[in-house]
Amino acid sequence: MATHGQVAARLAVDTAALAIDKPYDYIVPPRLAGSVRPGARVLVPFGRGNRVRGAVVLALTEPEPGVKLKTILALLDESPVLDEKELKMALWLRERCFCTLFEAVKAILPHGLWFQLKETWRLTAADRETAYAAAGRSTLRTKLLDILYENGGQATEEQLRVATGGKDPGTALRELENAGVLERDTRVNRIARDKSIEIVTLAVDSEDALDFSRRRSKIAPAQAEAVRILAEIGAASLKELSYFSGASAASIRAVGKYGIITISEQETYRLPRREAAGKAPPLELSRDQQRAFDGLLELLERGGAAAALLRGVTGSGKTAVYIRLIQSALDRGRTALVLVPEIALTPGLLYEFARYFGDSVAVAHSALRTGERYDLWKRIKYTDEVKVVLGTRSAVFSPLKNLGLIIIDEEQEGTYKSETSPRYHARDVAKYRCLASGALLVLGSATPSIETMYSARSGKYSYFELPERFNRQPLPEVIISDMKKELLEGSGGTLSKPLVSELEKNIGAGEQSILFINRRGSSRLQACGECGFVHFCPRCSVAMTYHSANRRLMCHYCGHSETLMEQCPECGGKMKYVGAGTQKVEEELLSIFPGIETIRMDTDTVGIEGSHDRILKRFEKEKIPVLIGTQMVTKGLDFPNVTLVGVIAADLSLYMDDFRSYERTFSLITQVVGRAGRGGKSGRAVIQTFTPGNEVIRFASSQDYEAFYESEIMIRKARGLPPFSDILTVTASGLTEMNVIMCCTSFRDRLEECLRMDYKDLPMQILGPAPLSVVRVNNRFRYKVTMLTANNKRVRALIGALVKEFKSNPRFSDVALFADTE
DNA sequence: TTCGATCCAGAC
DNA sequence: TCTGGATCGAAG
Repeated sequence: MATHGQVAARLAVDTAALAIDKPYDYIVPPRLAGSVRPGARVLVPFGRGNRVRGAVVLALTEPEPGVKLKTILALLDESPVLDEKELKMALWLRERCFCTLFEAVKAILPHGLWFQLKETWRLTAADRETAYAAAGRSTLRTKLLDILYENGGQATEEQLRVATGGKDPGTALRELENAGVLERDTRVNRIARDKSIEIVTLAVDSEDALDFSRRRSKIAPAQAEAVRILAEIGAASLKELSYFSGASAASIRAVGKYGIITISEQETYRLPRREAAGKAPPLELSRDQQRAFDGLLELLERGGAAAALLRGVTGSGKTAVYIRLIQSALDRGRTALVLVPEIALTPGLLYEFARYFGDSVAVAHSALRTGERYDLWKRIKYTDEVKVVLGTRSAVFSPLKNLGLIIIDEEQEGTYKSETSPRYHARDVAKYRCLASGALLVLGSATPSIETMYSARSGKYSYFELPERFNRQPLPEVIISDMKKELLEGSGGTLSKPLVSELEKNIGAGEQSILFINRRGSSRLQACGECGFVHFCPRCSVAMTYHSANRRLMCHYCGHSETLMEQCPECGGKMKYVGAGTQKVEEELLSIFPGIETIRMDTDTVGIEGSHDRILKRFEKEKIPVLIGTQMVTKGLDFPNVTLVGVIAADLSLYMDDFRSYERTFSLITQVVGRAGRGGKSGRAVIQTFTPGNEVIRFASSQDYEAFYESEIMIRKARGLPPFSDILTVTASGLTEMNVIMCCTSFRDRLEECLRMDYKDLPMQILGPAPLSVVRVNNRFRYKVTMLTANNKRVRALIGALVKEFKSNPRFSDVALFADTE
């Protein structure tokens, strides 16, 4: 098909499979020549069935002589949606994250920009006889024709699939298509539409308009009023004009026929609601803040990419340094990106940013609606309004031009790592973008990840510290409560004696307390009081947990729910509730302090009561004595009246099969202890633990990051863990446990073979196959092989190639496989 | 992953 | 002889 002089385009096609992911070349039809440019999206026929698929133009090329190419069907974007830098970033993401090119492109662009492709089948046969003759004796083909005739001649493939009882109608439909009785249409629907408003403007001068409005014979009083308002202000949106004049939109439009007004469409952006924030006073920095700021400013001014760690204990005033630094970047005509672990948990930061940056700051997080997110993307890309973006993980892809600064707050948080493909870490993407734009990367944290601190110590990152609490407040007094002793002394409850007595003091003094449960959700199980039977999720290898909200047993992993059990299905004994969820703690609290008011914050209540925000506002305003919550209560809260913090089960997250569990536990406890005593009053913290001698808990309670780091880095070094190696994993999942294990074992064997042959020089320690901590989810068994190695191009190429090889191996066709970095 | 080509067993 | 399921290999 290709002849000399034609233009071809190299495309990333929306192919589902990793195994066939590579750039594909297509002919650019003459009518699209010139408008098909790199970064623009197109529709192409793909595969044997020529299914219509979306694709992104990577580059223009010349078609190779003698190679048959298909032709691009349509152009989706007038101007490219990805610039050269972003295209490069997509290629980088694919190489780093073992994902397809198209997945990488999708991560960079907002969901609302995409198109939904819907395939519909339409009858084209002259009459029923011809159609049914083409169906022959096939029951499936006949059935499909029946459905199409019943449905008025057309149906979507999905409708047909449902109607034929789940049997794949694909082949039969294509046979009918070839017989000439059916046709396939692909409809392309935008997921988010461009929003526009109607603007009414005066078409004559205001004197004439006023004259006209006085001649009431022609128009109604409300219409006259609308014209009068317009004569005064010149232009208004149709909606507002209608509101202020009392004339309906239709009647205002009707005035158009007299030629005194014109109505035009103007593109507008959906903006999320935002509370008004007053102007902020100029920032005064403390001596420590100033020192950190000066150092960071120097890095910023120097241009070229640099990375710095800003360590500041809770309450040391990192935010002020951030704001001054952003101001400096803006002063130099550059833009800034600020990432936070979760927007809902940082309302204070949002407010401060609004005060200092007004409308030039935009907030990007997962709670934005598709349309809002899409409009925000357009505002950032196509206007100069937005100079600062504050957002969560995916905001790292915001298309800010002239990026000068990226700040990642609480950089050690796990939420920066994506758990779906592309499995990127926002920190790595930020590093990449800073390198590409010559921007400064600032990692901020009270408890930096061990890797980051190591980089700072070894001089790879610059290092700045904010050593003390801003107002020179003393750290909270910490009481470590030995739960083993409690148990021996016969009090088997979840609240220890020291905690209860501290709570009593606080309640008596009218001060507030926070109880923190180091566990996700409200884990309370039903177990048999006699034989100990525990009810497990039928699809996952975890116990069902009790939820008071709907009085059902639910699975946290797959969402399966069941009614409560009265009797044990094994022995008929009476079922009891066990476990230390937020609900249990609340009940116990109420039995000790009858009538006391409490408020719970966990996945359960946040869903019902609205947002974190509302719960926290209630807690603060109504001075509710005790807040009980999970992870959500640990961050960003700053309540002057909270003087007591209780950690119910400090060791729960400590003994997990994850090398970062010490780091996480330390960070969590350090943060939660820091919640106490942030006003003028001094605070106390009670930490309940079964292992009071544990170093991590001791370091956390004395807020001694240095000591924790020293001890942890020794462990990491001895075990060859990051930062002394990089960890790659290959995870397999499938319905038959045996196959999943076999796939992993065989992967390991194959990898070892490669290491003996062509990759002799690669340092690599292979661990596993090992089950994930929850081995079965939604009936799928999950195992992984872990590799301690150096995460470089060559290693990634090897692992990527092996994953592809195994994906296309028919022996493991029922096993899903993916590679990831930790 | 998806689709069409090809082959084969069994129904008609 | 036709249909439907299984298997294989390629996708521009």
